[in-house]
Amino acid sequence: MRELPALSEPRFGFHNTPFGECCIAFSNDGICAISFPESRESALLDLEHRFPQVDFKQDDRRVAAYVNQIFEKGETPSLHPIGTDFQLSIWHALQRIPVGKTTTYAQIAEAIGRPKAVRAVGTAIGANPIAYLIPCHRVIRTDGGLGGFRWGLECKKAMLAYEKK
DNA sequence: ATAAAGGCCACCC
DNA sequence: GGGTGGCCTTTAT
Repeated sequence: MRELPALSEPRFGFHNTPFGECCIAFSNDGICAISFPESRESALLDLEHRFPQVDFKQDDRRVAAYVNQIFEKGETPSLHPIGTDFQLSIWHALQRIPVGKTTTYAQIAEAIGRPKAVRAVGTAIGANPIAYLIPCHRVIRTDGGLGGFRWGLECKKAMLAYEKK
């Protein structure tokens, strides 16, 4: 991946959401990861893999506060995604997709000025560390197919249905 | 340094 | 519907 920036006071925790239990990891710089894992175990493995050497302390209470802020108030807390320049540019583009709308992998490739890099765009979207707030679920295939989703297609469908209307 | 693996797409059958 | 080849980045040899 690359050298990780130091995370000051790294924390993580679990809390229920409209899409099942989520795991949120954050530091003083903001949220660095949100996942909707099948199990807490797999969530932790994912964290270890993404942030080797980082010693996250558990704080479910603050995660509950985040979930309330995100799903009850509809606010977006400050985010701190970590990735390559290519990935960051794509994750940034995702945040410009309006709620309730969808776009395609090809359109994202177009939007960042790399129309040929569609395949790589798919891979980078799959690597999105902050599910839901970086709305990778709003990206579908040009042929109308749903495409993939790291945390399960059912979850992707649920998010789209939740935002629709 | 090189290979292999992807949340894709266009084009063929 | 299915299979193939090309495309580009990232990660694992």
